[in-house]
Amino acid sequence: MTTRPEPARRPGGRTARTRTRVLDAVLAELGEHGYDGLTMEAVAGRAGVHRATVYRRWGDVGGLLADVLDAAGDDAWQPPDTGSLTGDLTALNHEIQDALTAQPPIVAALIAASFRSEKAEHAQRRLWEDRYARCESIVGRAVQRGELPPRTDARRLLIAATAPVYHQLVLLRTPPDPDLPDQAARTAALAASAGAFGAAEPA
Amino acid sequence: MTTRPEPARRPGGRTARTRTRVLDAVLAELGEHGYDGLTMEAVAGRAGVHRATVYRRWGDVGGLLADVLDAAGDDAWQPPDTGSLTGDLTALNHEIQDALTAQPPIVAALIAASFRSEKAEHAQRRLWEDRYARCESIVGRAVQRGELPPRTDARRLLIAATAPVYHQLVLLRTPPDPDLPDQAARTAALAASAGAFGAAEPA
DNA sequence: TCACTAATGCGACAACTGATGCATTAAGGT
DNA sequence: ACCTTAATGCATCAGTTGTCGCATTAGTGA
Repeated sequence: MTTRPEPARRPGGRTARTRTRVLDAVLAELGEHGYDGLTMEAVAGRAGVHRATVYRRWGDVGGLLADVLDAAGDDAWQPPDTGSLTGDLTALNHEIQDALTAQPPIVAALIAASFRSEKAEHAQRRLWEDRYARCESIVGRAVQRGELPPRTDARRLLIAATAPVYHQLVLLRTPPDPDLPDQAARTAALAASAGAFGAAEPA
Repeated sequence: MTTRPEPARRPGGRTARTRTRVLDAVLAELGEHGYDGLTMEAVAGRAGVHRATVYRRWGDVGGLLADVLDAAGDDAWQPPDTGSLTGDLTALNHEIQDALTAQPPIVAALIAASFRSEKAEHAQRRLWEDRYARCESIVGRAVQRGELPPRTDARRLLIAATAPVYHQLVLLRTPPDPDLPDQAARTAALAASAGAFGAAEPA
């Protein structure tokens, strides 16, 4: 059989331009009106594109958000490398706090919006997984420096260090506490060096 | 002046009955269809009440959720009291994990839905504040038992202990880890007994 | 340069959402 | 028991949302 079941895409030129303009519009709308002000109508209007085009390519608001989130994962971000575990975790927490309190609050709006649709939820989950996987290098370096026991569970340590910052800013929605990033990082590093995140012994 | 600026409410009988039926309908809809299946239409239909009634009394979906959240705060819940700090925190974390993974997932749906409207967000924030305030008794008891230094910052300790559970289940949305509640509780208790949550010294 | 057609623009449509005026019911006081 | 009127039911209407067929534009390979 002649393999041509699909009608041959055209990803270049206008299509790519439309995508860029629409995704930019999504970010702008998110920053201005938040997740609930994000309507297909407004996005299409700001992007200078017809409503039907947005519906056809992205389906619904969740599709737009998923595309934005996937695009956000395609960067070269690397976790901080300060030379010490506490330093790395502290710097990481400050990055998180800065991102969550930035104006306009795009990151916070994206997280909040990821609850609105299945697609956005999956994209957000992929992004979390990617970010935490990259951060595991922080723990690896600390182990090599002898700051941590060799079998430390990297993921749990990272979560213990970062969760309080997310918790306060995203769920509790209390005003940002300038001491919290350092405090949470130090607490986690202290517990980790005491072996609190030791993984199971191998056979 | 004769004090009667407002037209004298009628909170009894039918009004109270309507409220109960509507709020029950909200919970049922949340459990079945989640936050995005929560439409005024469906709630009114399930409650056996006219659409216009729901619109007039609650305004929108956010108003419904806010009322549900406020009603949820009017209970006699008390934090666990097991006789030890680690025991209390562990029990608390298990309660949290159970609530977040219960079927139908009402608590998780409420948290997610609180991102959809200003009113629901404020109600959710009041609920968080109330719950964490009640939990401070855990820390108070631990201090009296001599498990913790007297000037321990109760709120930060509680957040350090509980945040990982919320983070994994609500934000990261990874499957529930049966060890996490214990692990996070032990870690926080360890750091606390080492003085990691010491408040500033008084003058 | 030209033909082919994917991608978009355009307008019209049904379905849904939230608001409003009026009739009806029932709560609360006498 | 009776009156007043708050609360609700009911029907209707404007605005919005998502879909679809057709016309137009422009990417792609020849």
